[in-house]
Amino acid sequence: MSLQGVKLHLVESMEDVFALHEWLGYRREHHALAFDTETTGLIVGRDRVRLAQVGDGVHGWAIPYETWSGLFADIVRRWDGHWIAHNAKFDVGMLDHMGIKMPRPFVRDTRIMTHCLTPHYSTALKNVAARLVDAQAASLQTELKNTEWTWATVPIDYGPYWSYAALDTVLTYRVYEILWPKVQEECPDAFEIENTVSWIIERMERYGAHINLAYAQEKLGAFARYVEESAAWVRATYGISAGANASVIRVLQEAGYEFDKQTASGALALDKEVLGAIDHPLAQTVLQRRQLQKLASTYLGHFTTELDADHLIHPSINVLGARTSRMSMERPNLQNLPRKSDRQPAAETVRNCITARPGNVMMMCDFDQVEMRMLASMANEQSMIRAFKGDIDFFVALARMVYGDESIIKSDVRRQVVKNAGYATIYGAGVEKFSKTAGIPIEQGRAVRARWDELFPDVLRFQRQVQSVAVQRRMNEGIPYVRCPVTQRMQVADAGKEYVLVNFLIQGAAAAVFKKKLIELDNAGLGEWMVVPVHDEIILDVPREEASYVADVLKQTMNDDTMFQVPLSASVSWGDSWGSKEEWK
DNA sequence: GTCGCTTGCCAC
DNA sequence: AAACGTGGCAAGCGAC
Repeated sequence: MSLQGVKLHLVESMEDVFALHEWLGYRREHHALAFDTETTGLIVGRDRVRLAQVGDGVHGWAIPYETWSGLFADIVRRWDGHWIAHNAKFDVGMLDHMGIKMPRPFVRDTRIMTHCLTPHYSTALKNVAARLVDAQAASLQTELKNTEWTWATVPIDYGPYWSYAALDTVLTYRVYEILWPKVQEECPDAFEIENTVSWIIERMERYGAHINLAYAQEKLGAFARYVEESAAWVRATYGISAGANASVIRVLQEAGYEFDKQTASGALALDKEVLGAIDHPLAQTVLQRRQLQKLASTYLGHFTTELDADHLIHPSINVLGARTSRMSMERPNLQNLPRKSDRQPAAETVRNCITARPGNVMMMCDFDQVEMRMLASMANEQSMIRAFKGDIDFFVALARMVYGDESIIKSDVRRQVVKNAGYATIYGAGVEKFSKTAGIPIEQGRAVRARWDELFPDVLRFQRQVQSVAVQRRMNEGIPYVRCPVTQRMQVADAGKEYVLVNFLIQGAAAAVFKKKLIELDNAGLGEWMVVPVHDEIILDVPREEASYVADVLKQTMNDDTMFQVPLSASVSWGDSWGSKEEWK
């Protein structure tokens, strides 16, 4: 298939409008129409639509939005088939902001299709089209190179601009024709989940997270002051910059400290582990300064500068951010806000900044050990499944088995060791890494691991099975992959690293379960109050009078003993801010 | 000035 | 035989 014969149009006159309508009339007997937008930038809610395009496998039409917005709205109103777009959430969000409601249940995303079918390939439209439609697609312009123009200023009638924009709908449509049958055959559930979740996520992005601005500003000021003053002190005292690791190391070496830990590229490392072990005012100041700088720059800075008139921030969420099908988030990433810890008490201020809107309460619901449950279920490991069904804490139960000591309780250090062993299994860590994480001598680590394998033989069998299936497929089909038991979606490893597939399967299954639950929660009416998804946790900002209904739905939905051989369990907490820890009973 | 690399660090 | 996974983001620094 090539791109010869493609016809691209820019709507400039009434004749063009008639021609477009004529084409649409002919299209009506088909079931789908591709669409796309060109915008002034990439931020939904800030940037605006400049061009709206529609097309099929042959024709692509670019409609200047300002001049002909009524035309595009009219097409949307009258088209009763499906809509196809690549990364549809972006265009639907942009159009929503311009006052055009795309019929979301009828919108299908080709980017989701490629991610479901071939998660190991680039999902960028140009690359997908080059692979599936025409190799030349890859070399088509994607940037405004060698011009003074930006996406906001390039003239609408500049040929390369509008024609490539129109072409994108042609490419999208052809990709759709190729991928849709494959999706139906291979992994219809995976597509349905991702596509449905994309609209739930779009709504979260629009709803936004509410910031206590005064509090955030006050804390940011205090942290920034410390960062500044400590840097001044370091410069005055040692004549170096507090942020320049090489200089800090040099001063500490002159003071008699020795360094041996190395970075990936072989330089001397100066990370928090190294600094924490050095009892010297410079080391302690650099460490403290780094921590507060992190809080100020990475978190509080965004909170105080990127909020709208209602004190809301609107992060961008990528529904298929990770190769495992986990979501990711940016501007800012609210999935990695620091948790309160003994080591860093100041960290709790960050979650305290995310507060309920006036009259609302924050509600947080997270799965308990969902990845361990996926492991137990996929491996069909009865000892673990029994432990999950029992009344005592899962890791206490395991620790009692591993150490053969029924007196072990939750605070016993051996529980943490066994917990580390569990996550080492999930991540594919070796004995060395596991021992280091658990903080035990390597011989002890080896013994725990051996005992673990003895107690949970089906886990070991599962690990070996996954790996050998993937290696087999690499030899036979060229791709080392296994399929998610929940969605049938592929998980693909880099060749020679097939062991990671155990992790991908577990992480991917947990992500799929979480997404299915998001759909259930949305169906129960909670979608309008969801703020942030955090892998196995959902954060909501709920009107006070709805709180008890929401808590009921959360508990009903997230506690589930029908999906797997192990029950899924979840707990609900609530309060004024995300940092609140009070359990909802 | 911008860009890309390195280093470090936050979460699940 | 052995192999800790997935992300986003900021600061420093050299290269252009």
